[in-house]
Amino acid sequence: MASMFQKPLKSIVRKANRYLEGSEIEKLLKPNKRGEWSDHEIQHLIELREQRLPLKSIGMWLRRTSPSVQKKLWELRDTISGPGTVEGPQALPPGLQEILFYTRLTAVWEALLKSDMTQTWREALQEKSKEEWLSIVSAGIPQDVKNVLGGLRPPTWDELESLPLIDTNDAGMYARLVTSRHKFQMVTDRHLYVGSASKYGGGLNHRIDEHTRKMKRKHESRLQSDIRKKRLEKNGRFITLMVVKMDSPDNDVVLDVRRTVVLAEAILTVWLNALQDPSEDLQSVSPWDSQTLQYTGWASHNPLLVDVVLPFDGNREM
DNA sequence: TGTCATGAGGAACTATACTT
DNA sequence: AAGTATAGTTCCTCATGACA
Repeated sequence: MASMFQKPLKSIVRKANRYLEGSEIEKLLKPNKRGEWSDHEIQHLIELREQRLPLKSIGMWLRRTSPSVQKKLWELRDTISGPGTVEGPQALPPGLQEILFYTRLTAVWEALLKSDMTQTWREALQEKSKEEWLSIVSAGIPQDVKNVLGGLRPPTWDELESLPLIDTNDAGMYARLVTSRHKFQMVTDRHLYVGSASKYGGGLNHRIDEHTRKMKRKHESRLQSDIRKKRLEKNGRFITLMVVKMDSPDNDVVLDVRRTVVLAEAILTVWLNALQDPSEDLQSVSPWDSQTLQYTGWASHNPLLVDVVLPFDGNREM
């Protein structure tokens, strides 16, 4: 709700401040409140914080100063920082985690087949059997990622952070763990961004370089500009979710790898709850209750709604 | 002239130590 | 516990100058 006022309010105040040469427009508005915070105020405060408004803006809404907003939030940190680790063992009897992994992989695949996708994708997926597709996808996923995906409860943020980034020029999938600049994080502050890379010769390394290099606004990646606009911490760590060998620049090979990687991207995006506005069916195959996730999923788009492009027709995103 | 890199200065934002 | 002052960062904007 408040987010739609965020920009106008902020920029209007800034402009007005400039126009009035620092006479502080806020003083022309209602004076700040003082005294104890009511329950209603606190609830409103939490809502605003969930939208990741700057403390200053929150202060303007609540008519409090930003340090006092900050302080109140700090006191509330235990109540509002996301779900803690869910009780229960994550380590399962040997074999069970694998069974869970394959069961879920199959379930997500089935759900994807029933969901919207482009005609080209539908045809491409028919070129191989379900078993072939799934074993190729599965082969590319490192064991520690499989363990996470096959877990009884969703991975904790720490578990995600401990997954390694593999240094490779092969194709594959990555995730970036992005947080807000706050000292304590709410679920809405922690983002798991899922993406894929399949450029021949550069693969994952190239993609990660694109995301981390210092860039002019005009050239920055979509992820970089989103991070900037959302005022998130820009040095979020990358982890590797999948690696697929890309050993030939041959068009057929590249296309095949690219399809594999993008299919895997679709699967893991759904699995990790990173698809925005998923259909009911896709939502339901995500193995964990979204209330128990310690992060907010994030992906640029539903991969199967965009056709895979060949190396020579404008593949800047790959 | 347009574009690109650089960096100074200051605004914006959060954290922390202090006061009432 | 509420509020204030200020320190520590990061980010944005704009001026400057090199280069094609």
